[in-house]
Amino acid sequence: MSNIREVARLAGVSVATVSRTLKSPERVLPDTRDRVMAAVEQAGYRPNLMAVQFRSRRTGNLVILVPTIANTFFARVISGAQQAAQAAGYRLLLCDTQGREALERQFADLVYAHQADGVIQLRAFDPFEGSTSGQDLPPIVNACEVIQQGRHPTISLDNVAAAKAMTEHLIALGHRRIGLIKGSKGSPLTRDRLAGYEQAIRQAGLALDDALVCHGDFSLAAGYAGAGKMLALDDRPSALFCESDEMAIGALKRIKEEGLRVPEDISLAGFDDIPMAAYCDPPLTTISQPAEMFGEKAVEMLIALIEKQPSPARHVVLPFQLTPRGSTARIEPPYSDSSFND
Amino acid sequence: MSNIREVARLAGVSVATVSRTLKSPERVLPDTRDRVMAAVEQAGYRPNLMAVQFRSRRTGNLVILVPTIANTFFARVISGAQQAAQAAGYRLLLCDTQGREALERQFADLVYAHQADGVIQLRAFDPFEGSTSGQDLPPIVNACEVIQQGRHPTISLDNVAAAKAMTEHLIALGHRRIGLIKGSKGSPLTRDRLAGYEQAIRQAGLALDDALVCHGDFSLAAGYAGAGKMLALDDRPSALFCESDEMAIGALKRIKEEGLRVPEDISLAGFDDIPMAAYCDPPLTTISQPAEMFGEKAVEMLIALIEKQPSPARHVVLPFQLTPRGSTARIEPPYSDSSFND
DNA sequence: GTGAAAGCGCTAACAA
DNA sequence: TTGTTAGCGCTTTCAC
Repeated sequence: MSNIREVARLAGVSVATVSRTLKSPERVLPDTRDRVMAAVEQAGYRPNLMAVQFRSRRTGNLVILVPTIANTFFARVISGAQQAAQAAGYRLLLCDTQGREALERQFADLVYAHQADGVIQLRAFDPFEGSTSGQDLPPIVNACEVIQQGRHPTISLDNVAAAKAMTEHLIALGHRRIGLIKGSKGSPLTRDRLAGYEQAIRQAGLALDDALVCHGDFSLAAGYAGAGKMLALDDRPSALFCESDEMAIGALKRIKEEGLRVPEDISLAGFDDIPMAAYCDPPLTTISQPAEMFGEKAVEMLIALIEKQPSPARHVVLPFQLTPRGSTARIEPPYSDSSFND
Repeated sequence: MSNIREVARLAGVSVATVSRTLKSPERVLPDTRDRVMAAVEQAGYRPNLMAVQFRSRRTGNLVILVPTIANTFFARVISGAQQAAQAAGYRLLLCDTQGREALERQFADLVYAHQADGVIQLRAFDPFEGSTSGQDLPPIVNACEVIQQGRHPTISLDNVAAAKAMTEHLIALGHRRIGLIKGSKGSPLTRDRLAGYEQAIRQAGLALDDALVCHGDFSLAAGYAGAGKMLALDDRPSALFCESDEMAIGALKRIKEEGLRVPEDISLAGFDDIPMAAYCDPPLTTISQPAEMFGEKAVEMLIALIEKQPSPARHVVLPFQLTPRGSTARIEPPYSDSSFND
């Protein structure tokens, strides 16, 4: 592997001139430039990035912490992030953390080790918690599942509003008993979506019923299990809202196994709009999120932080969209209820 | 940010002693060691990995090139790779290439730029093609979709055997006209699975029919479109084998839309066994692949290459498994055929 | 416009 | 066992 000295020798110039030719060609005579470029070619020279980065104290690496990559939603986020990083000349250091804080801390620490310039965290956990005083916080942005009142810039969705919109959609279809399968315990996503659900129920003058809310963890299996519980109720819900599409698809399986039809016997709604949602039978009514944009925005904001550009906004909220498909339908109210009109 | 010199000063030793204490503590007096560790603590010292790597000419980074991360199968592969890399003290530099060769080359070149120690390529394309003489080939392994007669170590599946097994399964159920929706054009996966399909058909004494084979690209949409073509045939197949689960799920949607039932009217089979496959209606008969193991093995082999360990094998073939579920069923042969016996 | 030289933070001979 | 010293390959003043 040839180095800059070798090139300088071949071109009959100093190493400084080679460096300049490569970085700011306009500061070098065309004649010299040509000689240097020829020497670069001849030597098959590739700058040693290790040395460049070491010297210039900038790595071009961004750490991205993802709870699990084996989830279509996060995969799309990462895809968007990769795209944006690529375009801006940065690289992505991926860590599938499985939500393990030790791992998240370890990878985030790569910034301290000068191995990365910044961190994107897709989970509501601050990997720098306690490890530093507020002053010299490394560049980090928190996207998707964001820390409430955290100290980092965030990119999020208005999960309360989205869950409320979906619940209102179900209410507008005549549903009065609406079940909710929640996401992972402790997740702000779970809490916000529950809040939106409750707001809609209350504002419609309906009663909240604890039996209609059960825990999950966003997975297929959790949806399957949760639906099982719901259907076993004496007074089972006529609609089921799952806090993720994966859970909705799991629930769909269970509902069918119990011999019920969607949406005739029970309406079903998800959250995320993963590609598979449109291919279910029936297609899933859901909340569409701009997954790729989470990644893009996160990278943009992080780079702005790193390069100390004037950041446009510390907290970005991306838009969602209610996407009605075949899994939700109007029902005849089982009893007359004058408080309801649509 | 404090450096090694600062620590040395605090501990009243030389920088060499600090370095030794951190790297091989046994070569330092316990007394000195304690003083150094105290100084490290006091200074909040973190070794500058940039400098360490620069000096020791080893980055600890592995580039992983994935065609698309938004595919459950690859997501699982990456998850396994990450796990293994993590355990071995390496980091993963992720590149979602979308199959763009320029990008693949660019990222693979990070090895030349001393930014990564090796490359994992999950597609049948040699990013170092033409860029180097066979002698000083950088460490690289090729997994999942492997280059035929390539010069790199590989981890693959016997796709011919797997597709053959699935086709034989369908034949054993009494199917004589079996459609095939192929994967991406030009992919060895596509070619091998086609070969396995053809072998099974021929060995069963059935006729190959071009009309029963159509192109796809592993995506949901391609399965949907492909099934449309198959069902439009005058003499439509009684079974449909898709070269990926995603295509099978797309096909399933189309089949239902055409008013047909799976498996009563048409049997359907996929390939990969993505989590969703078990949650379809009906659950999908498919070929299970040890996705995570592809990633693990690839990392293991790559590290062996990098560290010049005696590599156990250059070409590893991982096992597949035929996983019958509800989407395939026996049919009564539409006509008597003495050549068939099961 | 170009070159000489210092030095980024660390490791690894070699000396003591 | 510990310290001294010479770089790793590059960028960047500062002279010329």
